Amino acid sequence: MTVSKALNDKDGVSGELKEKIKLLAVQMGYRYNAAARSMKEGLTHNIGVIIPERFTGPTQSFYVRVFQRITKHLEDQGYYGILHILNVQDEEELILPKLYSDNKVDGFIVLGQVSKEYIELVQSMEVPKMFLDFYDEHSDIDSVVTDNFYAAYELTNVLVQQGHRRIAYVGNLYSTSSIQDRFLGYYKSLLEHRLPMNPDLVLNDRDERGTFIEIDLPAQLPTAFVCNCDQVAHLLVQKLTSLGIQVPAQCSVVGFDNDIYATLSEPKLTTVEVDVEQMARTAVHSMLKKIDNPSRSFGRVHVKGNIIYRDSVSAAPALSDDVSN
Amino acid sequence: MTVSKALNDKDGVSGELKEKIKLLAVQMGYRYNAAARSMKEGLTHNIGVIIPERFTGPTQSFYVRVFQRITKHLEDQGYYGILHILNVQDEEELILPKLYSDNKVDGFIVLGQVSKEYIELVQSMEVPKMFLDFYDEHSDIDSVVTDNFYAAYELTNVLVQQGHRRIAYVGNLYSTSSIQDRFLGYYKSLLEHRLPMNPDLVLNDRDERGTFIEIDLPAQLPTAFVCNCDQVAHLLVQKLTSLGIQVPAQCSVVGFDNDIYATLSEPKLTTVEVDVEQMARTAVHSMLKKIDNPSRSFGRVHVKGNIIYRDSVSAAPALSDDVSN
DNA sequence: CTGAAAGCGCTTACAG
DNA sequence: CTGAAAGCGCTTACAG
Repeated sequence: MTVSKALNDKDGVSGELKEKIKLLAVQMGYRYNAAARSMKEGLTHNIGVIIPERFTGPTQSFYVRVFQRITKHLEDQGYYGILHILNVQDEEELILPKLYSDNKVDGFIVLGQVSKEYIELVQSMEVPKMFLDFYDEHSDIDSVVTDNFYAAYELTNVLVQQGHRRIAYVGNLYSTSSIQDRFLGYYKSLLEHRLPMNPDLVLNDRDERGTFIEIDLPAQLPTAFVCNCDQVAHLLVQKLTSLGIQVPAQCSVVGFDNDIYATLSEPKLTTVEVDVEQMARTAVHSMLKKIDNPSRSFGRVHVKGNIIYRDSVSAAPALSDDVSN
Repeated sequence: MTVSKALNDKDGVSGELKEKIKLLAVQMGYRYNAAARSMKEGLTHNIGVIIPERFTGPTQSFYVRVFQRITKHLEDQGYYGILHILNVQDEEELILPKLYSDNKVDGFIVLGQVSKEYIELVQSMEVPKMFLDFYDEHSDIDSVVTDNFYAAYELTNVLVQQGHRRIAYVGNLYSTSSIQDRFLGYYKSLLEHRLPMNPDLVLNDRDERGTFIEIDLPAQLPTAFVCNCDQVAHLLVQKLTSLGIQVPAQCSVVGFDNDIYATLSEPKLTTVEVDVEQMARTAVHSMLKKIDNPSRSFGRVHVKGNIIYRDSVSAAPALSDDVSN
């Protein structure tokens, strides 16, 4: 009783005792049980927000699509997903979602790469957690990722088979694990075809904070570009077009993600579609198994992507290639 | 005890009794109390899904942005938002979110226009509800909407002041209340400036299901277009450009929403920015007041928009205008 | 097959 | 200022 009053800052407890109780609560790692209050009050302190699918639908962001699939699988299992959009400030200041301290959830799925420090913070929470669409050196985290490495490898192979020899990669290698792995897949394809790896053909596309920067084209233009995502591919195509370079006649471009930019681009982009359904299902089922048995671990699970063939790739311009080398 | 077993389809109750109990439960409008089970089990049956802001960030859909503001205000009040993306099928078959029957929420905010039938279904739920960004003839619903009418009126005034006389409106008037009201604002501006309202200049942009269709340009081109949203304005600009018509030199175009398409378009669009922050705050505070006192009602609350001036408007081409009429 | 009772972790009216 | 007790609506082990 006194403890309850103290923690809720209500009257009837001396300030001194209050402080003592609060301090001890923190020391003991006490977390409020929202369910008990809910039952007592008859209030859940949740509000449902209904958005019709067509308004988030085809043009929506990749992660919102993944979220939608996640909630579908959760619901099938009698669970609900509570979306928490982590803002930049909370990530930097290492602030955990209130969802956790209020004991509103049984676990967390982190969708999209966060800083190493934030990963560690997430790991410190005493609930199961899954990381989706990225991983990092923390070997003990459970993650579900697209097989970026192989997909990029296969995509680059397509370009090589079309006769391309001077192939650039566009992406900041130090930004996310996805960008890095896609680069390595690209590199594997070069190695396998005995093509030289030219550092001048690895082009940066964003600064450390993830903001896109102007892409510096090399003096001697490649005949093909492997871009780390569709959005950057789209920007690149715009840039090439504005310079009077025809895509794909003079230059082939491939993207990654098969998001809105893939079809918005002119020409439409050949790209890799991530298997959202499979990723969501795997993440949810692993999560529920961990709730049943917290000691279970899954490590890094890879989900295959599919190449989507569209109009941004053609055979390498034979002459220019021979001449330019 | 027996009731509990019956409802959960567990052994130890005769099939006959089970049916009797289940039937009665439905008749009495029984809804499961998830909080009580949560307390007993020590499980909330919620999973937190964390998405870093930068991945849904600047390019994200309008409604996701609104959702983010809503959750922010909810959290400030000790509440949480649970996002339910209503799929087309559930909307047609009039299926309510499981969130409701499972008693997981204290109220609903419906964000984006749903069918009349679905509105009535939502109204039948015995919890407070708020409608956001749309309304309809149901006079008893509480809604928060942008002042579409005045914003479109002001935007059209801008075009008239730039000398435009032949101004088209692009949008399906029967699709949403927003599109309809924006049209009426456009019409008011015409009336006020004694400009004729030409039905040939009201162009359809989507079918009844909201899918965009090819826009039929009138034989004699207007000098300006008021589009019901940025996405359609973007499509229109692309179409005009592909026809060799320069925007804004030969044709001015304005949009609505100030979403990703407004800046993606070339030239960037003059448009109306909706006051997301104000809409979210109003919706949340009204909702919480209704939870305290279910008989409270707010009716239709309007939130002002702001015109954003960019590069898609210029003075009407003086000669062509005179000549063409 | 059916039911009485305890307990989950809070809050709140009440007594000391 | 402090604390014993009841009750919110379930589930589950136990008894009949």
